[in-house]
Amino acid sequence: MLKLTRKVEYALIALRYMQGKSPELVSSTKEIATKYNIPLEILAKTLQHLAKENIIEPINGPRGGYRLKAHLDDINLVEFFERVEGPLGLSDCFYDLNCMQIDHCNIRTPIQRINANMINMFRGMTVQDVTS
Amino acid sequence: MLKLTRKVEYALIALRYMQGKSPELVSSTKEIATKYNIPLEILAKTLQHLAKENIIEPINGPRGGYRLKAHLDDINLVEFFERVEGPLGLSDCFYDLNCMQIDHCNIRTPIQRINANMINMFRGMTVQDVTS
DNA sequence: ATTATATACGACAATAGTTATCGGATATAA
DNA sequence: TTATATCCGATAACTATTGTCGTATATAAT
Repeated sequence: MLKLTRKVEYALIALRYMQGKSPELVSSTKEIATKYNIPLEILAKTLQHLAKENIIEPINGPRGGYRLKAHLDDINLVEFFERVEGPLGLSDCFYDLNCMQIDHCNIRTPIQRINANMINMFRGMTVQDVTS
Repeated sequence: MLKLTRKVEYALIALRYMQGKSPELVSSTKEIATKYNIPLEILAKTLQHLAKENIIEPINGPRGGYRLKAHLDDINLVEFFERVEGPLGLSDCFYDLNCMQIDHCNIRTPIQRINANMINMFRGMTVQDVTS
């Protein structure tokens, strides 16, 4: 409960790694996967996803890899989590209205309050805060 | 990612329901399960768990059920989540030291900071805040 | 005492979400 | 032309969550 996914963790690890290099240098999937013991294919997909989100820039071919593209201090953690994993919420009932309980549920509003607190907290931190 | 479990939701629903009654009245599992469309057996286990945690008091036999036992405003949400679901943390690496990355991980400390923020936020709310 | 109704609880099954693997395609530097 | 990299869909394995079943125990009411 209340865990981050590996995908998010891998993404943060990779971004932090890239952040530690000169901005023009590229980092390949293999390089990062080896260094951090991450399954290559999984990391590959994660980085492809980050590339599609314009957070990193892909460079094809031999000696290729990725470079940072976005400014990590412009991306707050809510935005980041949602760009990597989709909608964020303590419960699905905020965006999926098919819940069996929806008509009788007595905790929807209070959970929404907690949820708002959590979202606010994550919105107050940027990816940069994690990668530096 | 970052979801509450049904067990926690069911527990909160049940506690809120009991809170809405006079303290001496009992609420049976069936009564709550029916009212909120919760699978009977699951709710039963959840309530047994809450009883073991001394949060509610069981009353056996016909016309039995449960009554509130603890003061819900004495239980903050971190404590509650941990009593219902076990240790809380954005990542397992804080209490499970078997992580493959542990020696090289470059985001352990930053994640721990975020984690601390989250814990603090939940510690600032009580079960009562959800059930009233 | 017997019966009906409630909690107690271990073992197990089903489901869903996460994590990982496989196969083959495209791009490009050397 | 070759080697090395990204790209990407399909699918398999794993894990945690969610739900079911069977049986035991407690007790109020008859």
